Amino acid sequence: MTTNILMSIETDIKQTSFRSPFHRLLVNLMYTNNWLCDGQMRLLKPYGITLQQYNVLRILRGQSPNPVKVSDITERMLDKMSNASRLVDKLVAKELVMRTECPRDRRACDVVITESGLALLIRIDADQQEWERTKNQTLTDDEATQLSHLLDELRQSSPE
Amino acid sequence: MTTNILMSIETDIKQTSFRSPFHRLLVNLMYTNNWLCDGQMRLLKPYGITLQQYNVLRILRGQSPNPVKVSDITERMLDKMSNASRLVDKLVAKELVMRTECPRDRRACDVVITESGLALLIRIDADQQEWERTKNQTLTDDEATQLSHLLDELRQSSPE
DNA sequence: CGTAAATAATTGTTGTTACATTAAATACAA
DNA sequence: TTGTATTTAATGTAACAACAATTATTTACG
Repeated sequence: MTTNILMSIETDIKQTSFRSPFHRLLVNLMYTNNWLCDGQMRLLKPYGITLQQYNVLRILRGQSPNPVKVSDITERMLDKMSNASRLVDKLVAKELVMRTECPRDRRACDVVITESGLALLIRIDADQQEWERTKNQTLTDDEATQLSHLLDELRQSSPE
Repeated sequence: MTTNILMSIETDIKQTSFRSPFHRLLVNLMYTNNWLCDGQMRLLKPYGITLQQYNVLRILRGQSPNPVKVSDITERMLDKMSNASRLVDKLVAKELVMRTECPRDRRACDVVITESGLALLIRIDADQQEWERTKNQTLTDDEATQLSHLLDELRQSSPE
């Protein structure tokens, strides 16, 4: 056993025992996720957009200059919810995206990122890369891949 | 390479490429966390409490019958925020916890879980264990420990 | 002692999310 | 074609969260 000065999850949330390795993992996962989201939010705050809005912008950039339907956005969002419509509202208000009625299906909406939206993303990219770089100092690429694969496996248990 | 029918994160969110293994990990972590929280929320819904309220109750049970201060609750919550006070309000309204003025420091509050709160947790425990059991079918204890350790390492990069 | 600083909790405000409902357009079967 | 079901997005509502400001109490210390 090596000397270990790791701040483990036990220290962080002042809990000394978990029911099982799996239970410890669950708590650790939520805690780490919150830690990551906090960092992301702080990064985005100066740019006046939220994490969710940022995710929508990145989905749109991924397809740009093609339009994306609101339903497609919902499908690709990390947390599925019925608010893609209102998120798009906010982004339209900031003129970061454009929403037009889809000509082929008038129920649907075509959403496209604007030049201004793309420009904002480019400004954020530098900060984002720097942030990722600092967070990425402890894990090797192999470890990151391995961790990601374990998460994939975890989600196998019940598809829903 | 073994045959692989894993639903990987790429399939789930319909994204085919990531900037780096680390970026893929970040997205996977958020996605997996949301997947877990969704499951937990669905489990708790029939009992009329939210995930956050449940976490508060478990913190209180952990110290029961000793009281816990609101500030201690905030400290131990997975997502730190200033709403512990209002969460306690909700739990008091449901008579799952009691709040009394701390005699040693009249600024502070002693919060204790009630019999009714403990009884509710016991009812939930069975469901919770069953839920964990189903989620825990794919990872061995070793893998869970390993995953948890990798998460600890990830958080090492910058303490904040 | 008396005043300033620090601490604990609550409250106000604003924005966000979850969930259900509604409205409009489309698909499709009889 | 017509009626019914389905799909797509928007909206109403209530609960929740983030953040700042406020109140009450305790502590520090000249």
